[in-house]
Amino acid sequence: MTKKQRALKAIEALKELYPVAHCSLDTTGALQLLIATRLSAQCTDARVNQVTPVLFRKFPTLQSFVEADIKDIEDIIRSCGLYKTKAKDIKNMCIDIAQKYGGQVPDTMEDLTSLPGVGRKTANLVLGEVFGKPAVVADTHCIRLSGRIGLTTVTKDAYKVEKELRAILPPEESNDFCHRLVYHGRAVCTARSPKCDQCTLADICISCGKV
DNA sequence: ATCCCGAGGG
DNA sequence: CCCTCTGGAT
Repeated sequence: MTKKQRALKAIEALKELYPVAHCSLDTTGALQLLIATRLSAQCTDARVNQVTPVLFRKFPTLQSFVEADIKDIEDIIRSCGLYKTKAKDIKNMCIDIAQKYGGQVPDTMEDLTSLPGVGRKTANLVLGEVFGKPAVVADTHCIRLSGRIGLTTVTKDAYKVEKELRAILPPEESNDFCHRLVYHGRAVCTARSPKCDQCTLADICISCGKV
């Protein structure tokens, strides 16, 4: 079975298992998703969803973030971890959005990744979720599961995984598929001891029972 | 101990 | 490639 064939089978199987595919960060609009995604690094979505309502109540507009005291942002987001860099990134990305992009979150990979604290993972998520563009979100789950299932050969470099996946995934499927990999990575194909005995991908996965 | 939907710098 | 930033969950 080729990687592309394996991918198509995985797409269909996960579609059946997880009919609804969407980002579990609780946000409204591009700016909130951008900020919530930056907060989600090394942190659970549940924790981010606990923090963002407080954050967005205190800073309801782009301009309020531009004028924010970093310390106030830090105090609110501390429990998400990596709070110093995240707070600085949030303020600085808002400054750039205000000054370079007329107050609108940009809608291209190049412009998004030019923002402080916005890497390819965050940019892809926003491009897919907010702007409806084909995106491959190569996060920790996507990288781990793609490698295990046998869709990719590289395992460490996120950008290489993204490119390998883009080569075999139908563009119109990639966005939802990546979300479903996250669901599956949390529920079944966990980092430490994957539940291969109850995995819907058992018949196509090259690592079934071997991890 | 090891991992969580990362990004930037060396 | 590697490391660091960091709190919380398991």
